[in-house]
Amino acid sequence: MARDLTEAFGGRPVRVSSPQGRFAVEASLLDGTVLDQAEAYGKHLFVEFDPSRIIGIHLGLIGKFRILAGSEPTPPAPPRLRISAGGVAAELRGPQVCQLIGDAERRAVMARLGADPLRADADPELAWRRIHGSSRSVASLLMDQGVTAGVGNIYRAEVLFRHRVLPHLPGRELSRLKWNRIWADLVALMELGVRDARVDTVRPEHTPEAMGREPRVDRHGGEVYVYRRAGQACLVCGRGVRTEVLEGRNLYWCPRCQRRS
DNA sequence: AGCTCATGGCGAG
DNA sequence: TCGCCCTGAGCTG
Repeated sequence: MARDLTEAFGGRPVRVSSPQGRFAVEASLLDGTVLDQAEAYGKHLFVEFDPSRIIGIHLGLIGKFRILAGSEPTPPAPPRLRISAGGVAAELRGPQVCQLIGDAERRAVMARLGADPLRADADPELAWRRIHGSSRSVASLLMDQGVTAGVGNIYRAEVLFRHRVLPHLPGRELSRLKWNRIWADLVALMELGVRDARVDTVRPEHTPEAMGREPRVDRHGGEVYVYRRAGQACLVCGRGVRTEVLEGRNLYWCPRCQRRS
């Protein structure tokens, strides 16, 4: 989204408004000014205006930020934030956070975030130290934005499946080798996700074409091994995919493919 | 039409 | 741990 916003509006004066109303005062302050660029860190989005005024955005669970070209139909609900220029409009609905901040506040947010697999400046060593010294489960640690920033419920379940790691394994029992492989995989998977704008985690040898099965595209639009497949047969071994609520979020894993290792 | 749940995270208790 | 924020999609009826 940051890349798309920068491409659509970067370096240009933009119209900024809040049809829904809750960002109206801030929007009027930015209206007509130049949008420099947008940047993402973990799940946070920073839309930067000249001079150093920033819209800090977090979509949360239900927020959506869409870029509509020309006369594409717009959803019925009025957007919290609307940015437009030259016939292109970006509309934000249902965000957990949308606020006008300065550079100091942005730095404070970034300072408490862990390693973001999508960023060149990511520090996987920092994440390793947190994981290696923790009795918490790797499933919990991967969802902790202070450990790995940007990893969410789908990538958590899928990367643990791909590396045959039981989600309940304490962080301190994860080997360095496993972590190195998991981190490299997160980088590859999430870059693929950005490229295709969907979450796909199934290896070539397990794709529907290779296995002679029907595609099982999840509602989020991608092909996955275990996420939201509770009770269905594991794509690799056929056992029923298990699920449980962990810290308020649904966790999925295969009890045969994933072991304490 | 109404209900439930969801790629998340905060504050209260 | 729970309730809540807030929108939309998928279900039921």
